[in-house]
Amino acid sequence: MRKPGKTDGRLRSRARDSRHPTEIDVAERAGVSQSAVSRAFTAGASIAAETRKKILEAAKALGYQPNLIARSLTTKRSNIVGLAISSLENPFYAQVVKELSERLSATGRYILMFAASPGEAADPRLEAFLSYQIDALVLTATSPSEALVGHCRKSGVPVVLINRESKVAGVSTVRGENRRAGETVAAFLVAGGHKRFAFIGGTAVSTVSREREGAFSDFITRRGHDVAVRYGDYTFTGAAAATRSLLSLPNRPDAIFCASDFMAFATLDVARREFDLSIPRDLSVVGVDDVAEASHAAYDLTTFSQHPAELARETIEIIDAQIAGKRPRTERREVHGELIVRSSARLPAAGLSEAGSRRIWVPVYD
Amino acid sequence: MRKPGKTDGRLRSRARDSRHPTEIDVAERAGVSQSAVSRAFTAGASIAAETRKKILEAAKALGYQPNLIARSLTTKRSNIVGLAISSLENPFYAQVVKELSERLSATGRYILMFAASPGEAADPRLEAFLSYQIDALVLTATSPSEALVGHCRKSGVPVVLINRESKVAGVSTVRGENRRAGETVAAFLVAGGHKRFAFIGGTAVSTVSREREGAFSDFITRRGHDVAVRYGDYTFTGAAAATRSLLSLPNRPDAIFCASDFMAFATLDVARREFDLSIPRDLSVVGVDDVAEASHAAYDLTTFSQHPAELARETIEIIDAQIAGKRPRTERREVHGELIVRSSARLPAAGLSEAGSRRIWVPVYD
DNA sequence: GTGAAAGCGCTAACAC
DNA sequence: GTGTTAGCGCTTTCAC
Repeated sequence: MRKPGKTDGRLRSRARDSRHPTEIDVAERAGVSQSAVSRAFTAGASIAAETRKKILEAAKALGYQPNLIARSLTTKRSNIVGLAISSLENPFYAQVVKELSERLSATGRYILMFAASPGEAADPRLEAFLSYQIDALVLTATSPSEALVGHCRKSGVPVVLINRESKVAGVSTVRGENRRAGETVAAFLVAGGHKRFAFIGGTAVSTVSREREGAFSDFITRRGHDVAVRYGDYTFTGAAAATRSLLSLPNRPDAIFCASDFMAFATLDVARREFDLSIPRDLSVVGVDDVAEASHAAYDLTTFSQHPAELARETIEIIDAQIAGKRPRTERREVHGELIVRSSARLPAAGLSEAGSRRIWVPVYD
Repeated sequence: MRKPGKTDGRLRSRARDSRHPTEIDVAERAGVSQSAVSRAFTAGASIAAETRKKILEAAKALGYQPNLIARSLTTKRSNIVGLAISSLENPFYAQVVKELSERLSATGRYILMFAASPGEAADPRLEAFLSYQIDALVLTATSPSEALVGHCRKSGVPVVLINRESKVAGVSTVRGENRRAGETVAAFLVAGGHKRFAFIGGTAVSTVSREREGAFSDFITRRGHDVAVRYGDYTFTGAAAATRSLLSLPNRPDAIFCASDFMAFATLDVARREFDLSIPRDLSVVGVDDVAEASHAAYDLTTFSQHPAELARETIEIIDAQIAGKRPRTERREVHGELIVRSSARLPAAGLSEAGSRRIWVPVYD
């Protein structure tokens, strides 16, 4: 009863012309069993080189490609990483997405993308999004709800936040050196002889922004100055409005630290166009990120760098380690940055150094 | 033999604590069959309101979410749209992705993203990418190989190219008004009294770029002028190099038309920083796209607009119509644009009009 | 309106 | 090393 004839149970000949061929079609053509075909496409499966060759030939002739949906159903791994992102219009995050995507596709994985609304509340649609058996969830410039995280924990899906903080347990975070950024910029501006400081943050609730603000303000106030604070909501128009507000103050700031380059561009724009200020003579502006645009002549922004490639690398490392089961669910990583000195802020007398083609500044504490 | 006891065939009680609950768990808890649960989650299925309610309650209590991978396997529709994109660092394309994502998620669909390499050849990894049963494939700023398209045709997956052309049959395209853009900009610059024209295209093989160039050159040469042509590869550094080359010519151009805003920014940067030119006195620069940055004070670029929201809308419309089977596989659409006048190019004497807060220019042919 | 049963295309024991 | 078998979680006839 194991004779070759009795194969029509599963190996029925199907309308070959339509749709994608399946393992069964390949098996038929190669004269092997369906599971042999499966093995031929599984790295490290035990199969004779001969058989494998025969199968691959048949597969090629038929134009067979494994159906990854079906594979995911059984393996419970989709090779898909979910990504929720809120500010793709910010070139920094566009870059992060690009880096993530390129690194993931190097290991045969893809990004399932969700453009989250800018608000803090995680979109309920994200829940449905999880139903795709994603191997991990990365949130960039958005925060997850507790329910969402609970969901992920329960099903063992690692969650990584890029540039966000969350009080919810069970999520990992990858961020720039926020406190060091705030402190370094503060020291830089103080050393540059500024007197009236301002900070434009993302939102009042964003931890990343608060950290930068906290370190910045601490340093400044410890030296006897005040810091005027506004929020730009991480958007261009928001930052423009914040800048207008600051530059209309009776005691106009002579230095503004923006929580992102994207917002700093708005500040430069408004300062020049609407207030006719000369940069950096009348006003110094410093950002965070060092996006490509920051080095363009039009802005030439002094900024504390944060490398998207590093953020992406660390993120994927965390994910992979967690999938392999060798890491706790809650990791916090910081990627290194430095103050890139350009022409949007007055220079201090000391502390400048050349690093390759770039000038960086490190605090000289005395 | 249809009595309630005999349910352990499929309705075995499983380790509830782990993993995601399935329809079977819900069915057990609600005291119905597994298929009833399926119906409860299928819009328009025949099920009693009472039963449905009971099931939804049980589902909620268990935290059940339908497994979309399993659903895709049977329905052969994944609600996933594949997107291959090559230049995410260009804010125009970042915007396109954002628009696509938002519009798709409004109908419960998501984007599976592939960051293609900038080269013309479609990445072989894209083939594997297709195995996710995607409902449609959108290519932005990349071209597909014939094999890829063949694959898609065969399995009935609609293919839409945004801002690319392809000689391969079976793909649809959505683009801006390339010829009108070239012609309008040419007319604008001629009317502005320029004498020495240049064009910076994407690549020599990009049809979109060629169309813009063709229309631009035709108009200019018909008026007895020459057009110096360079290619910037759609990148910032490429365009910067092209600009350097042009501005070093013995007979330096007084007007440069760039095939994208992104490249025009590079041109402005190089002209100002490296050649110390005053814009638009010494040089007029015009782009295409009208990205957000074009309106920033730092650039204030005159440009022919191309609306990402429209491109996304048309793309999805084509996809949906093709999935519904009411459209041919090859459609070509153009989305309307206009010349947005700002300060990066000298103004002609006539033809300007105010449209809301923006100034646009339309050719006055005499 | 509801349940039973078959099957989507694949992987993973399990025999041989 | 290879084939057989039993699912993965869902949709979809088909009876009743």
